[in-house]
Amino acid sequence: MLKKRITLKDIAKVTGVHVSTVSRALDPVERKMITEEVATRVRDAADMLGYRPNRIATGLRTNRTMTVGVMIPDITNVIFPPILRGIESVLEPLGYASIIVNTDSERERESRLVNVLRDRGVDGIIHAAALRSDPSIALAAAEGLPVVTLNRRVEMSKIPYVINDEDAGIHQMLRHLRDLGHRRIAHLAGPQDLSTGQLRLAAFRKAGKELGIDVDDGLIVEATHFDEREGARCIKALLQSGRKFSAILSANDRLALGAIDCLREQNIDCPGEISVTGFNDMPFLEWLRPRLTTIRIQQHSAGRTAAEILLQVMNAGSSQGVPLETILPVELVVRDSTAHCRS
Amino acid sequence: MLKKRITLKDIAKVTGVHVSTVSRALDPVERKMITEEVATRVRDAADMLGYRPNRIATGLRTNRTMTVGVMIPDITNVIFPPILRGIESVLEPLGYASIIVNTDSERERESRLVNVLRDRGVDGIIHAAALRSDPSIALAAAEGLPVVTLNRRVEMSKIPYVINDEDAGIHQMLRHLRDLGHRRIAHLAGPQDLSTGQLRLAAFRKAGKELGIDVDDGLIVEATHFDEREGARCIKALLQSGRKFSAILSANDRLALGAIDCLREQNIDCPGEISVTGFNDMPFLEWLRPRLTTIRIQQHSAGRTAAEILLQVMNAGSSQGVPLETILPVELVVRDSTAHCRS
DNA sequence: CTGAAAGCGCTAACAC
DNA sequence: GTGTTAGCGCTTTCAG
Repeated sequence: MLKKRITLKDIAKVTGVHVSTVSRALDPVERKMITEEVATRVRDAADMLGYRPNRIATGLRTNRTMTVGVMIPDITNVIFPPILRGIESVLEPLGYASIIVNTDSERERESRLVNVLRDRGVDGIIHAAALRSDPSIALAAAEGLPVVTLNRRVEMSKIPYVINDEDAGIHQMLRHLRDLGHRRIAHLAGPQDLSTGQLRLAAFRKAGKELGIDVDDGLIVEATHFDEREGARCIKALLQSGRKFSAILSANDRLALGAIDCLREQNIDCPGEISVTGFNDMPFLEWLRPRLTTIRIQQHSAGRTAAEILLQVMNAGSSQGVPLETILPVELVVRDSTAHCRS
Repeated sequence: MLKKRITLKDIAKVTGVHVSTVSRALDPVERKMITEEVATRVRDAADMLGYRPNRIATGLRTNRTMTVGVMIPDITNVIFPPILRGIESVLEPLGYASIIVNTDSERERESRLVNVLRDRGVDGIIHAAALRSDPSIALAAAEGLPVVTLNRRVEMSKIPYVINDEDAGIHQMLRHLRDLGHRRIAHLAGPQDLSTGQLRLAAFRKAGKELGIDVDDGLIVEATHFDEREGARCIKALLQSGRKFSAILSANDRLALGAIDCLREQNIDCPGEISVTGFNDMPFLEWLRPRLTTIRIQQHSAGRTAAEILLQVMNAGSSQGVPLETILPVELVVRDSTAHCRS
């Protein structure tokens, strides 16, 4: 049997004042409007009875649930937990709870989950699994629901977004490879329906021009997912094409790991024969062999920033006056998967 | 500006029937009590207007929020995401959402979070971060809140729990080491205030007796946390003690990784000079060098099972008639961190 | 079978 | 300053 909870009414009965007075006495803001004596009497009674406010009732009345929705592709992808902790670190102290949902990068699932979150009356959504063209979240945002996207960016919308400096990351990495003497450099690109994949490919072409590296379209392979299997599949195909290259610049770490797996299978030494680079610097990279050279993005801080921006939007009531774009700095991390070009 | 949501009242107005009739027409159970014609008319109007039920209001009225709380130590620990997906896989299709909170294994934080979840009116809690003695969750359970613990077990309580077969796991691992010729085997034990740490240490002693391995108390070191740093610290201390041993059976993978790190630092070869084993089989072990021999626990399935049991408790209204103990099978995974004893 | 009415626990005008 | 009143959107008696 569930023990019945203490309500304002119970406290009112005990203290002999009206419920609304109790409500005021317990509200740090309204409290000033009340006699100090009554206020303390009420508060004493409250925590003597073990009163705990019913947030459901408050939510119904105020239309604010103090809950935010967080959408990610998949929590088992190690890149996301630190982001979630970053979000939590700013939202939780303020009394917000978050409902985390996994979209599995499926369009149908994603749009259904947007509705699930709305039904639950979330005050806002941090969307780290948005698609470049994403009607469901765009609609929600257009209808006034505070939304921020993270890592991704929804085109043709006014949704604020927090991303990494993809341009700088790719540029630094390409320069690193060039400085090691590499000239024929393949790009293991990500899915082009995700802004990350698209931006990094564009950055690769741009950096190529800037650094005087000849970008051969035949050395660009597009993965359909950001995972190891796709990384391996793409590189296998590239090797079979017979094209020559001495380095692989991958659009993310998981693709890079897949690539290394594939090379190992073909008895091609990394970094001896082919250098491989990643992007993201996910946890555990330090433990792997060879340790992957990559671009470090600020995972925890990205979560924090997105949460802070969401707060701004929620407080302002709209994304007016909130920075549309936030670009976080990245950093080159050189490890053992890159070496001087020997060919 | 937030577009106002369609409510039952709106549908009532359009269809010309009373709100309560609308409510019934939309409820799959109550629907039978209503003329087919009216029912379909209402439903048509509902999805034409784009009606979405307000779960907050429903929650207030029915005292069921269709939300469960999930407590874990830390989402960045890779062992937990698969568990969460397991939980989600049974709860989400049924319309439940989960609020995930990280306790960071801090007692104060943990008990505060229990209250946070209760304030939000969760229908139940899956607790994967419980302490052996845990008054806050025990109290909540005693007051009638459905609770299940996962991986951990709260002593002196009737809270149903799902754990792994620690006994079998440790036994298999010790036998594996014995079969490789090891006799002086250290145990890198986990924190003894967590049931996992305590059960695995007890299992180690028991298995030692059963297998005729002499358990030397001097070769048992207790970590204060289940992390790499503690693993390294403990093994460093053990090495400095001058005691001889040829294998380390660790209470979990992270401790084992720390141990390997420490050995590497001291230029002791693993598995050449000392074999090291883990427990849990967390993701990524395949990629590490040396690949860790460990005990595989059923992470996803543990989450699923806990969720199923929680459902039983929630539906039954109490843990009466629900299995108190569920033990999931484990499996020995032999990789490269163990080898024949050479000393 | 459907309408009327009450109320979940709380907040926010509006009175006094 | 504090009590009164009126709902937030929904379910669920109770009538009819």
